[in-house]
Amino acid sequence: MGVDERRGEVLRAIVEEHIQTAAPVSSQAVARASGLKVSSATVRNDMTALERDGYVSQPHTSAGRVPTDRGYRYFVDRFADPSAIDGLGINHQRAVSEFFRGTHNALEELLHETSGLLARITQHAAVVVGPPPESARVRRVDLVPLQQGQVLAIAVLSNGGVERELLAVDPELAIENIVAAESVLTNLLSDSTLHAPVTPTPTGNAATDELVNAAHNALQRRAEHMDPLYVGGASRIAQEQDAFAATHTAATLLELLEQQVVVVSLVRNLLDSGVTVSIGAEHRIDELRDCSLVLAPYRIEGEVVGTVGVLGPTRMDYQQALAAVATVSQQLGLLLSK
Amino acid sequence: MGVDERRGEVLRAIVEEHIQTAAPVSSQAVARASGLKVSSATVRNDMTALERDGYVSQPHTSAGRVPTDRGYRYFVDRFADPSAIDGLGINHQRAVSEFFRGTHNALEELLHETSGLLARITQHAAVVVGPPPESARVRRVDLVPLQQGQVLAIAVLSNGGVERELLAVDPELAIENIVAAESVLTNLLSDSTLHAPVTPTPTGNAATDELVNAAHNALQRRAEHMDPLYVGGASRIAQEQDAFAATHTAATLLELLEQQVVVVSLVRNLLDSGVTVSIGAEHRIDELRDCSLVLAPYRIEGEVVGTVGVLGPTRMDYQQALAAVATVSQQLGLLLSK
DNA sequence: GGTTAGCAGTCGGTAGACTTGACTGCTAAC
DNA sequence: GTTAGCAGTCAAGTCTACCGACTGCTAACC
Repeated sequence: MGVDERRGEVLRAIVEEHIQTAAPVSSQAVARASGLKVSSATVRNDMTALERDGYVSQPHTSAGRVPTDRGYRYFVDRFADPSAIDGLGINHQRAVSEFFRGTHNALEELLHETSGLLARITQHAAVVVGPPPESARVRRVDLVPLQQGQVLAIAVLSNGGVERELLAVDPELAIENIVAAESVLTNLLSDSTLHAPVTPTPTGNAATDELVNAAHNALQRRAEHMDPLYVGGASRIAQEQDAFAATHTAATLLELLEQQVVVVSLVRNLLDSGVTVSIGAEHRIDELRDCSLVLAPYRIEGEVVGTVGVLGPTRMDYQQALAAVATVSQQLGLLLSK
Repeated sequence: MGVDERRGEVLRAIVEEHIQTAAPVSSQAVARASGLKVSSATVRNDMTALERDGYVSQPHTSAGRVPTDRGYRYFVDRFADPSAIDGLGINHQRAVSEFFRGTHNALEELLHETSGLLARITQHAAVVVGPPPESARVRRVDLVPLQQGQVLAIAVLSNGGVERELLAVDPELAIENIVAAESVLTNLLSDSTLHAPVTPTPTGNAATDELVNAAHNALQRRAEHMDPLYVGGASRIAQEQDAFAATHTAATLLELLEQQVVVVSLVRNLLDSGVTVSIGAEHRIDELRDCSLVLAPYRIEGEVVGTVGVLGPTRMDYQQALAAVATVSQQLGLLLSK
């Protein structure tokens, strides 16, 4: 075994040990646990080299080593195999299958429960980004009068999602106008997306046309909103006290998740076609400096429509997170495709 | 001023001081701040009496006094006036008005945003319990075919809420049957609640009848679910580190909020017709021992349909929370009534 | 009786000195 | 290139002493 190869093994041992113990890893611990047949002194030499190259660092002079973001990165790229499902225990695999076999919910609820599932098996916070409304085709538009002067516009989408918007209308508006507008909109939008650049053809009735336009605009505006984000197991963040030393950090993180916007755009930017890992400062968001994100897209009939992910401390079990994210995304895609 | 009256003032001073400083309150501090013209020695005598009667306690021998749950209770009952809106600063009052003037969303989103508003102005976590689905009347039932063998059943309710359930159907089912079932259901349920004990009259067509029953059952089952809970500002809980000393507590709290069920039933039980305050161990839930809950029901056309509330540490600004909860619940009721 | 000043006693918190133990880095030998 | 051994460093724990912030009590006072 060459020197470089051994150093890789040393790094691997450091990362694995640190993930387990959360403490700086000493040369002795590596010599003992790594399976390498070398003395701690040799490990020490390798460690100084690894530190010089930025893979590990020392919290203070006479302490063991802690992996840096770069160290984790190397570990993930080199040793973690996303296709290896066996990072998940058999119990968790079964839990995932059962979950997807037993669920019968409309889109939004399904995605929310999926985030809960992912959080449960990884013990970290989990996020699910839903399909953007514009990725689905309109199946029907409803205009339901609720009370005098109020109409609820509903667009039912082919993926089971629903977009709604409340409209204020002339209290004197006749029911016939509403019915007429409804059928105009359904005809107009059916089998196209909410975003489609169509313009309704006037019916000749001013009241109807006005309602058609108002509802169309409202629904379009709604679909332009940020992609929907579902968060599961946010409470885990508060449990990871040791990782997010300052309680402050945990609070900031939770707030970020509540606001959604940052997380959604982060996920959007990171996502490429496969499983993605983003470690610590790699994503450029200061509040997430101590976090890693493990993401996988899910597909409906071959097309990427959303993402599932795990958000944990950089010191997380990547092997398991990768496996969890991979299986869940795959099964979710399968379920949604049919 | 009699002795009893002065003791009340001493207690009041202790509570107010403690709410501000989070530290045990000394006799000197009370003598200085209370406006009473007595020496610290007299205050000390009163304090021992208050301690004997269970209103305050000492963390350790040579420390100041901290209010007990009972002390807070006395303070709230005696000194906090829920009708006094002026616990809210003018800025917050304006924020509330503007929020309710500017919002145009469907029910669920409105309630969610309301919880965010309440959290913002009180700086604590906020909860909103929505109207139970059975309190609204059905306006329409849709059965929308999504893909082969899949139909989405939608009930649109008079309050702007929507209940959905996904149905698996015979892939060969004709569109005519779906349309027929839709109109049967709409006729059956219109202007009654989802819970109404009605049974559909058979149409004579077996496929249609089967779909009608399936959809009806699914929607009814859904409406039996727990009342919907919306949580805002959960991240504040993590910020209140000093209050919830053990980080552990914060995590447990967050989990409770995620699970919803405990909180919903708690709110249900506590609610009577007016503004309610529940302090520390008064509600019998161990995890909430260090929390207080300030609740107010909101009404639609005179009838109580839901609740808004603030969840904070027992050491919270009750004056402000009461005012916030009162104004928000009132305005929310007004908006929903028309 | 209620109120006050004064004093002794209690206890938490902080600062400093010291010890221990877990590391590393270096060097010299293998 | 590897190893053993040794000196050096530093965090964390323990012990001490001390200060400051309280209270409780008592005796005097109004």
